[in-house]
Amino acid sequence: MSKVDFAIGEAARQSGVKVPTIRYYEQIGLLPAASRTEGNRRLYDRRDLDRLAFIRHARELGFEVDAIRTLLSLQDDPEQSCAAADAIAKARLIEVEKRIASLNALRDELLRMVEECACGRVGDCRVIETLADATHAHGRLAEA
Amino acid sequence: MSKVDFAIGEAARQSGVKVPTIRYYEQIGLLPAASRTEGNRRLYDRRDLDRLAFIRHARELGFEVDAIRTLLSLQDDPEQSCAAADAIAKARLIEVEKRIASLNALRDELLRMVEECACGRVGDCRVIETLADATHAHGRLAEA
DNA sequence: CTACATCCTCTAGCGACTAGAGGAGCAAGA
DNA sequence: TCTTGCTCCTCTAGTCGCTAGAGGATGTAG
Repeated sequence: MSKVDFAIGEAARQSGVKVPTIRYYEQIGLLPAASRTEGNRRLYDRRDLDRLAFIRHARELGFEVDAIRTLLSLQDDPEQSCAAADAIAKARLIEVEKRIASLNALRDELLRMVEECACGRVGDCRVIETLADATHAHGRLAEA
Repeated sequence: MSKVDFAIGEAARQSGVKVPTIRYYEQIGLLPAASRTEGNRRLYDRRDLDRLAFIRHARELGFEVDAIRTLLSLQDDPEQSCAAADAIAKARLIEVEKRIASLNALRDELLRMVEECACGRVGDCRVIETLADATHAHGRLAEA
């Protein structure tokens, strides 16, 4: 029972997290179960909004829910060493850099495809031809 | 009934697409239903392998299954204009470029976070602090 | 004949939501 | 007071592109 409380819709507006997503976060335990009104509606206070904003920002940076769970528990205990937080962020950074590298390779190949496409018959199409060309190492698939 | 036929495991080895994935592709209609032996085992010929390689390559480039469906149907009709294929590839290129741009922004923010982290107490941690900082526009979430 | 590999179908699970059904609560105007 | 219309509730199922596993049939080598 805090001084200022918000309904879920207002919390969504202020945090930038959608209503069903907030409920989902509660369900998976990323948010503590909200207090309720007599009419069973969820109530959120400033602290909840901060937590939601934290989650949203972390998700924007691509942290997985499990990582966010850890980061949140670290945040709740400011005397702890932040080595764990640092490790999580560094791991994410490495992931992102790998991803960028592989997307750059992708971009180059796509660029070659569309540049060489004279846009005539499919039979002469470089796009189709490139895709059909099997002279590629068996690498793993691009995720997105 | 083609001259040379392969079992699904062999097809998987040659195409670089895993066995359950091949069955999955058949199920969703990306591959035509394979012919069968008397004992109900799937049989694949050269053409099927080519198709599988095509799909694999397209997936590596991040094309969605629906786009691949279109690309395959274009490939099957070489007299058609390849404008559609070109459009699909160009759309994908634009997606990839957007993705790279947003990942670069991500990388910069992550880099700043980990560089400024003195790795002391969580209370002073830049990683946690940056995440908690709500001075961010409400953009949409990063997908990976 | 017996291992053992490979194959079959079917169902369920992954992550992080999103969509929709079906119903209840609540504030404001007529 | 009633009614309109918005917000809220729970619950289930769907998204995408697979992947994992159960439980059983078939094929092959020794």
